[in-house]
Amino acid sequence: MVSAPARQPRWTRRKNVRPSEITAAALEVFVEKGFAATRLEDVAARAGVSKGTVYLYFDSKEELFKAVVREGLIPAIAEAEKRVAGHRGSASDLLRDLVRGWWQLVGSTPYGGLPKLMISESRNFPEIARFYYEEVIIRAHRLLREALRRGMESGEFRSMDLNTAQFLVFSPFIMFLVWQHSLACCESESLDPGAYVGEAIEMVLRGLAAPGTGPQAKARR
Amino acid sequence: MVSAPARQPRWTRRKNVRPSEITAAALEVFVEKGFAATRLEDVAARAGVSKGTVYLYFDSKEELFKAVVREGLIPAIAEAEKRVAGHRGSASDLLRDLVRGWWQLVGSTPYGGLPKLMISESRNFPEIARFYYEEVIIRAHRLLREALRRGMESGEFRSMDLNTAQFLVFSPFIMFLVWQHSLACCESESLDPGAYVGEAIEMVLRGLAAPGTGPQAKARR
Amino acid sequence: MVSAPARQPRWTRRKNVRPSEITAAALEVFVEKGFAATRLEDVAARAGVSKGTVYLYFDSKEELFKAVVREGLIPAIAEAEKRVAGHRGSASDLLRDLVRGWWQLVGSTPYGGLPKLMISESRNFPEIARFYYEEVIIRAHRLLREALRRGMESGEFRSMDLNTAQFLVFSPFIMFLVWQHSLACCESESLDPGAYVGEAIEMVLRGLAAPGTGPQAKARR
Amino acid sequence: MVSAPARQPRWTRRKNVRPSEITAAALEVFVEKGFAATRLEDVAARAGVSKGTVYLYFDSKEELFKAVVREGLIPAIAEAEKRVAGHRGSASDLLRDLVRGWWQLVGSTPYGGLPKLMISESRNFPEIARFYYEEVIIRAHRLLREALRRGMESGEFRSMDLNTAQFLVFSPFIMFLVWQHSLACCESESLDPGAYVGEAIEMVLRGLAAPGTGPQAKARR
DNA sequence: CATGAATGAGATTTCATTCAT
DNA sequence: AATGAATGAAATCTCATTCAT
Repeated sequence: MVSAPARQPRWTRRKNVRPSEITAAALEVFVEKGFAATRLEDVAARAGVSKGTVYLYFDSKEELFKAVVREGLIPAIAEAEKRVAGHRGSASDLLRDLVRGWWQLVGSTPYGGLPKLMISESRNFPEIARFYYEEVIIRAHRLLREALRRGMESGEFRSMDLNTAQFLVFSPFIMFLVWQHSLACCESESLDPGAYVGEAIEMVLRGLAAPGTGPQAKARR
Repeated sequence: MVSAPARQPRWTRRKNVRPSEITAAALEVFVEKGFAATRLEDVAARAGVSKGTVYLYFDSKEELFKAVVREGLIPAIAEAEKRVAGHRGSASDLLRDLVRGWWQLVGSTPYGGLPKLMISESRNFPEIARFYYEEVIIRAHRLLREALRRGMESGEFRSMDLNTAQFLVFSPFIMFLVWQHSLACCESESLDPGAYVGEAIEMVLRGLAAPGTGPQAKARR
Repeated sequence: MVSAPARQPRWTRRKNVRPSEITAAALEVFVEKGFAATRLEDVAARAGVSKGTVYLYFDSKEELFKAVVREGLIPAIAEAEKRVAGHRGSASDLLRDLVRGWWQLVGSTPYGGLPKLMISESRNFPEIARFYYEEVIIRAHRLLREALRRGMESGEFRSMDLNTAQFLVFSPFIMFLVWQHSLACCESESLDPGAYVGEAIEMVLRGLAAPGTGPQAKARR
Repeated sequence: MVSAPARQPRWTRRKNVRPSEITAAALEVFVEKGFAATRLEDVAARAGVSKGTVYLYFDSKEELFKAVVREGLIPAIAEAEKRVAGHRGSASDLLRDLVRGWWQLVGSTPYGGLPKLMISESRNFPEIARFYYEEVIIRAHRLLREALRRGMESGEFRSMDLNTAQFLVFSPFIMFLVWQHSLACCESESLDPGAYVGEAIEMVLRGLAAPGTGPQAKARR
């Protein structure tokens, strides 16, 4: 209409960056709204592309979601597995190490929204739940049980049912993330994440410690 | 059509019973599907009434949901508040008592699905979240902090940040419920609830115990 | 806005008439546009209801289509089967009778659009094709073969492969309908349907007639 | 990357070959799926080119379709016109000849799918319908009428309305193709095409024959 | 010439809510 | 008081067409 063209291209071609721009946007929206309530159109808008472009790279909403998980959590799991395999030292240190790594790679990043997301949607999207369970949870739990087993074997931890112990160990951490991404918004004052995570691991270690050992035992000596 | 002979009413239902039949049905469906995915039609069908009848008693899906919470959790909270107010004895026993009561009134009942539900939907339904936070969570947390404060004051528990401690105390229990209502369906073998809850409270108490006291200290003596 | 209400209800309740109003509208639109290109919204509009109402009575576009066929063709087939079963007289008369009945109940009615429709969509909607084949075509062809078999047995028709003969018999009639509902719109002058159907059946009978019989034989005598 | 040594072109394709490769692929896909359901992407893939390339040679899906028809049917029509113009002998033989030619050039080739295709899409794509009608159908019908006229004039065929006769003549053949490309897929056993076509022409000739002539008359003599 | 990434309109289906009966 | 028929907005996914490279 106006005379001055100097027109910008309607779009530019960036095949290799697009997918990760889209998963990044998708992570944000999924975490904000949940899987079901996320509109692919919103994801597209946030990634700065059109609806159709999302389908160019991902066959369906489900596949997009899986891609997000794959990109964000699988590497973190793999990293943790390496830590466990390579660890020399006390089981307590190994657990501290795992928690710290998890916090850095997942908990304190946008991926920290995924646990709440999976919990929310697993009932309604069994296929996604299964994928997440097989690819993430099983491996994470195996790691924890391995660390706990070592500690019990060495006498560092008291002897307990492994599954129970494992559940007790991860609860405070996952619960924290879940809380942050759900009801925390109603709170007036909230916990400092870093401090909480530090306290939580120590509390867990006290709970695990064999009599006569553990943080408080040392303190008494 | 015909002269209506001593006609029996097609339905006889006491007005005051209806609402709770509907909330009971609603609880089930909400827990199964979540708030957003619940179809009022399913709720109506499960309550044995028609869709329109639901709107006779509840203005909207949201109001129905609030009614469910009100009916299920507020009484349990009130009950717990009474326990705390009336408790004489160690803080450990008080905590054990609270957990036991919570498990009986909430955890082991259909209402046990509510925490996961609230976590899932709070982001998308802030009004509901706020309601739940004000009516349930604040009061529950206050209870826990009171018990913890007493224990710290008496020297039974070590001195910690109250908010942190409170979060650490409820995490294993809420996380357990959340898990049962979400990803547990993917598991092959699952924990025994009663045993887990028992173990969890003891573990928490160990974690809280002041040096030289607590379960393991007693055991050592 | 204005003061005078006298407002008309937004809709009225007519459960028992609605389904057939909808199938009638659907038949029209399906015949006009084909199955794939028909928008349920158009069907709804033509039936004077909303989109949602269509789904109240029919689970899907496919089910709606099947309902149209069921309503329009199955009764006609059943009627024809009765004719064949009850017929006493020459095979030629039976065929004439069948053609006449078909023309009255199907050919000259809006259902006359269905053959073209099925031909058009069968490749892309195999489920519909199968339904139509099983419920309509098989039965129609069986009828024709039965009439032809009788004529050959009695010496009225010359002996031919039954399937071939059957195909040759229905071709001019179905082709005529198909033509009317497709390319006829390009024609400047078109055949008179009644006259065509009359000519066609006589031509078919000549083609079938055993030597020394048939229309032309009689004429010669 | 490297200095491009005597580089060979990645593709060498003669401009003039491309279009017909594309129309050949298009014919296949159009016949399989119909016009509306055909994805240009599939056509491109089957032709071994990219989607954009199709648009290099054809302005739109419609133009591509017209090109297919032009390539496949116009030459066959022209050929048939030559046969009629050059024919010396009986009208029956001329008809046999035309049918045989049509079967060889169209019926038994991939172009045999076009009649069903045109019938299916003519309502929704009037421009295509008109094109087909003007370029193909009018000419084909004119041919048939000419052959019939000669036969009636010579007394070989009985006297009938030309348009009716013409319709009756082509029906069994076009119907057969249409059937093969639509509902035949539901059949368990199907007719042998060659045999059917042979039978059909004889049947048609019997139907046309003037009394005392025609196949059965000869047979009787 | 050729490619294929990007676009965006469009259609089926679902379901909370309304309201005539 | 109870019913359930009717509504219509909303969301995923498809694909002809365009155009930067």
